[in-house]
Amino acid sequence: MYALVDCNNFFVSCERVFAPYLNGKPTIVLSNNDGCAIARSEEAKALGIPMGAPLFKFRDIVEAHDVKVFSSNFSLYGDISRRVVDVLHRFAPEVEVYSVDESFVYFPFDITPTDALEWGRKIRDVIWRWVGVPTRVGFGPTKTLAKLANNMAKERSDGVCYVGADYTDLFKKTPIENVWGIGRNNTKKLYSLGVYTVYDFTSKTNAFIRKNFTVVGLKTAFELRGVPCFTLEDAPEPRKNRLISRSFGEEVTQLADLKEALVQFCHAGGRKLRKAGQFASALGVFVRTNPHKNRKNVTSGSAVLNFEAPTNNTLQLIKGVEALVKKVYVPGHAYKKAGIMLFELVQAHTPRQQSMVPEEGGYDHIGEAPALMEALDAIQKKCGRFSIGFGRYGLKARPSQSKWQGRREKTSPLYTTSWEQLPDVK
DNA sequence: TCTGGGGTCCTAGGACCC
DNA sequence: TCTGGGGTCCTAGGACCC
Repeated sequence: MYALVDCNNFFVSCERVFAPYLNGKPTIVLSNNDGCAIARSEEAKALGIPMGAPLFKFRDIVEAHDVKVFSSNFSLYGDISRRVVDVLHRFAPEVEVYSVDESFVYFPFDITPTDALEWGRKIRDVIWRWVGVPTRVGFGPTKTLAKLANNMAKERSDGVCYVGADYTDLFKKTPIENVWGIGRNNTKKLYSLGVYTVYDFTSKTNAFIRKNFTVVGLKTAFELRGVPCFTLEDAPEPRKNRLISRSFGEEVTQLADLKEALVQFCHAGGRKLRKAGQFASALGVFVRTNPHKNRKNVTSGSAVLNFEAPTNNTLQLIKGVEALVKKVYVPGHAYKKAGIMLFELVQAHTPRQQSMVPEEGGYDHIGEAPALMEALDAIQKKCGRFSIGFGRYGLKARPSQSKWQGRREKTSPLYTTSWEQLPDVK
C-alpha cells in the first residue's frame, strides 16, 4: 500500500505558520524576481488568480481584494519541508521525498483501505499540530493510484482518500489528464484517439498503448490497473546534472555585470557540489535575452568545457566561467537571464581516469577538498554567504547593489533558519 | 514597465565496431 | 536476382514532473 502525502498550497501554508493573521486571507507567493504566482491560497484561487501567471496581469485583483503577496523564501520552505518528512518517518519506515511538498510513503504490511484512511487522518493531524501545515493523504495499491487518490482527497472534508484498481465507476468519471504522467501533449493525443477518461485508457490493449505512448505510457496503464511499476526510491539516485540560473532584475549589457552574476552562480554551484560530495566533469554557461520583449529576436548562447579532472572547486568553476563567458557574450545585447550547468556529476569514490599532467592549481585526489574550499565553506557558514568571495571578480560587499539581482520586495523573515530573525513569542 | 527555477526519462537515428 | 547479424555510444528532441 502506497500513500502520497501532499502539503496544501505549500509555500503559502509555510508563510502562514509564523503569520497566522494570514489565515482566511487571500495570499500568494511569487517566483524569483517577484515574477509569477507560484503558490496560491484557496482564497486567492477563488479570486481567479491563475497558477504561474505574472503578477502584472492580475495586479488589479491584488489591489481590489488586498491580496497578501510574498516573495519566495526558500530557506523557510525547505526547513518546513524537512520537518514534515521527519514526522512521516515516525509513521512508516520507507519514505520517498518526491518534491519539496510531496512524499510517498510505503506500508509494507497488509492494511485495509479502512485502516489506511485512519492512518491518513492521524498523519494529517500530527503534521498539523507539530509542524503547522495542512496536508492531504491519498492511498492506493500503486504510486499512480495513490497520486490519483490524493487528487480526489481535495473533495473530501477529512482530506484523505483511497483509490483501488477496481474503482471502475470512478475511472469512468475521471478525466485522463488527472493522471500522474499524462501531461498536456499526451492528453491532446489521447483525445484525438478517443480516450477521455481513465477507464477509456485502461481498457485499451497494451499494444495500442505501447505503440502510441511508449513504455512510459504502458507503465502508467499497468499502475492504474493495480500492477506496481514504480517502486519507492528511498535512497534516491545522486543527481547527474545541476543547473543554477536566474532571471535578472534589470537587463545586463556589460560583460563585468554578467561575469559577476555567473561568479555568484559558481559560488552556489561549488557549495552544492561539496555538500553532496559530488564533482562536475564539465561546465556549461548560457545567456539569453528577454524572450517576452521581442519574441522574434530572442538571442541565446551557450558554451561547454570539460574539466581535466572532475572538480568541485569554486575557483576552478570561476576560471571555467571566465573562459566560457567570452564565447557567449556579444556586446550590445541586453541579457535577461543566465546560468551555469554542471554536467556528469560523479561521487568522490567513482573510479575515474587520472590526468597524466595534473592541472596547475588543481588537485589529484578526488574527494579531497582543498583547504581553501574548506575554509571558504566554514567562513561563509559562520559569517554569512557574502562575508567572503573572490575579489577580482567584482563582487560587491552586498550583492543587492548589483543590477542583475532580482526583485525580492516582500520577503518574510527566516523564521527558522536565522538566529537574528527568530520570531518573538509574546 | 512587469513573465521562475529546477529536474528526469525515453526514443530515434546516425556513426562506428566486429 | 541474390546483399548478415550482432553490438555500443552519442546526440537531439520530446515528453513528463514539481
